[in-house]
Amino acid sequence: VMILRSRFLDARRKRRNFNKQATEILNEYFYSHLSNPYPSEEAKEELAKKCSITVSQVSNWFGNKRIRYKKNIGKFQEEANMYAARTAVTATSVSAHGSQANSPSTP
Amino acid sequence: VSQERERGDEEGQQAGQGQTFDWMKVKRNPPKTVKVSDFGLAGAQNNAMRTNFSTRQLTELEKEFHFSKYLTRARRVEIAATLELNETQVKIWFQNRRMKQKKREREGASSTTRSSSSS
DNA sequence: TAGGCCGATCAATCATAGGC
DNA sequence: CGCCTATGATTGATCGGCCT
Repeated sequence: VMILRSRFLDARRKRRNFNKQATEILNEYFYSHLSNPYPSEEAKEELAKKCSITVSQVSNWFGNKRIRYKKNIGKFQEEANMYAARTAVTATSVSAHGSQANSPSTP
Repeated sequence: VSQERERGDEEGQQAGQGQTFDWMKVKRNPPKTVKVSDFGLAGAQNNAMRTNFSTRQLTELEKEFHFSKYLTRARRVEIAATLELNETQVKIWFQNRRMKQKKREREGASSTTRSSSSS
């Protein structure tokens, strides 16, 4: 398919990578909530403000991150350990049943 | 507000470090775009992948959307037939289109609040 | 009970940025 | 400079919840 990708419209896709600090903040949230990396609307707004990006961009970032993370967990293990060490906030919002046995993860 | 419920079975597994949480196991059902197989028949609904709408279809849909943000049953049938799409696809397209517009409004609206530049 | 809509998300893909 | 991977954005379609 030649794909008339005449998506000139996609010119908007002139994306720009986020600042290193923004990525740092996003990753910190992601890995500190790895058990449930689904920030609430309020959390997204807060992250957006801290990162100086829009809420949609925060949503996109988490969407991409979640999908890519589970697609290849091993590839992120290193990164995961790095952030896990920096922040150890086991945020468990919705935990009804008990069984949240954290593993020491520090052999 | 968390959602995503795992209908799975399995019990929780803790693989030491890289724990596997439910969200990592979430799998979506493959699309059902009822693709009448070449042969006919028989309940062969095959798979269905993400349909790629042609420029013509998108143009028509946009035109219709501009005319009315919501579809009536009649119009949906009409459009689906004209564009050779399923009613469901037309319905979903409108739904996504409405969300898209809402999103765009939300971002372009507050542009007035420039304000303070903290720098 | 069945169908439509919303809001969020998924999942695949596009197109570019960045590293070598 | 081309090639390849990382990454932000787009979008058809799914999921669960709510409403009629």
